[in-house]
Amino acid sequence: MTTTKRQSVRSLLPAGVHCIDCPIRGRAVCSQANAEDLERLNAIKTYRSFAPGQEILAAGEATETIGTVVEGVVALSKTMFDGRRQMVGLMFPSDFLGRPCSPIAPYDAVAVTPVKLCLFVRARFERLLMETPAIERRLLEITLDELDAARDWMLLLGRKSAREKIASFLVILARRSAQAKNVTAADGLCFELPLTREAMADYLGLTIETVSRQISHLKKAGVIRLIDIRTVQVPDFAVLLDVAGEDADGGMVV
Amino acid sequence: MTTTKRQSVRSLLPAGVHCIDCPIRGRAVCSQANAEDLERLNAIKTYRSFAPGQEILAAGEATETIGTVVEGVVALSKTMFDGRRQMVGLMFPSDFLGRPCSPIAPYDAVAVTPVKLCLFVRARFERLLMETPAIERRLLEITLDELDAARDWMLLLGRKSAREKIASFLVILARRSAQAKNVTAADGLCFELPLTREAMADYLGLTIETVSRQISHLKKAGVIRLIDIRTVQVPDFAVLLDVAGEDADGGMVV
DNA sequence: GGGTCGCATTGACCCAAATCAATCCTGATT
DNA sequence: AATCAGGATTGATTTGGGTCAATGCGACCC
Repeated sequence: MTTTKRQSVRSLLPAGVHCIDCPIRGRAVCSQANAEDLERLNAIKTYRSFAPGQEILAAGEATETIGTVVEGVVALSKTMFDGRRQMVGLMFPSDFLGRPCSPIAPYDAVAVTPVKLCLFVRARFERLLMETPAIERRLLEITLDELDAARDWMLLLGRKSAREKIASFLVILARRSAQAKNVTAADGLCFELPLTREAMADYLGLTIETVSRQISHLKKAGVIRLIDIRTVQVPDFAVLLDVAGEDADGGMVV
Repeated sequence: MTTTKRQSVRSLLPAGVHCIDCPIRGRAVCSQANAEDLERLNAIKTYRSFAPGQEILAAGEATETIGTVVEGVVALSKTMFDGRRQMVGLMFPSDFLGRPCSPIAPYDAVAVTPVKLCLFVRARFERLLMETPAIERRLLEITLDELDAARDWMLLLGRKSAREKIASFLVILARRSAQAKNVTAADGLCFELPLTREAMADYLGLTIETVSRQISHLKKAGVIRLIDIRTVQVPDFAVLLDVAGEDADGGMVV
């Protein structure tokens, strides 16, 4: 807790992969950059890896780097003085990590799986932003998408029951997993839970016990099957959507 | 509910006020625009007013205009198929309303007080964005601030008790009111509740009854005084902060 | 003045999820 | 094989806030 230098450079990968070959180009902040811009980005980027549980940034502390999640999952969370914790963001590959336009982020970021980041020195990145409208535009789009996701999440936190929360979370993971595999979310889909029960509780505004009970319930009800404790199979996606309180059939009808 | 043309032009004010004299310049999306940019903005803006309760935009429907709140308060909310509703944004003067980069917003927007908007035709505004980095940059900043606010809100929705939620909401209003009056939030501060009990319940993820009970409790406990049903006075701001579960004294200590 | 409509408050009761408290895995260590 | 540790599950009990229901209080209109 009193490390003088947080974020010790655990594994500073050589810039082995050129941006052009980056697996997450296409969705990341660099997706609209032209060849020339990409070359400049490539020149100033560094990779860094984090082990599960490792702190990536701390609320209220200035950080000199910001960047993109290349591999793994990062949890953003806020903690109250008495220890109550709420996750406020869950970042997957291609998401942008760190607070642009301000050196201090108002949340902690922790690696929940092995994580690889593509980092830029803040000042240098912001200078580049000014000169590269295509990148700034993309960053705006990413931020707007994140805001939309946050608003969906607010509906979940404020108005959904524990069961609906769990089911909604599984829907999100299923969709993301399907997207990653380049298929549409269909029946029989099988995917990993990247979070522990505790992290799921933090995400959903519940306790560990309630998370566990609701998962057990969904299992008994046949909505999901647990291959192992971290792997879920969904026999019928429409049923899961229904339990999640999403309007499975026709939307926005009166 | 089946109006062919939503957003009927109730009162299309002539562009009487030039952008240069706009009361909310300084914080709005146009705050960093230079004289030339401002002239272009001024040429394409229109004002429109909405009565309390009037719908400004509907989830899932394409809208042709986006813009800035000049006067009044706008509530963004999402509704589930069975009527459960959660507010996901509360916009005050200088906030930017509408989903840039996409014609369809995933939430409803309703005027909660008399509202005046400064509107732009979407396509024209986006073209202008491309050509005016200063405005695009400011829009990014505004969006990032909104995202931060949404994350604070998520902590409130997921982890705070009803009493803390009410107190937190009052803190937000008190701060905003103080800011509007150009003073710092101090003891004895008096401000208006812009929302009905029902809207407060939607904001906080509670029921009307709980909102009412908790306000009564805060009143009995002497934390607040009700001048009238819509006007609150805070005798001791530190006490309110404490009840809100905010770390009143020194922050981020171990 | 009396009626009514739309909020707001207050009370009685109930239930979903939190809390408290044992186990139970499963994998790592010796 | 035995021990241990960190999650995960399950059960018993409590409780904060939801639900249902009655009442209050202006503001507005006949």
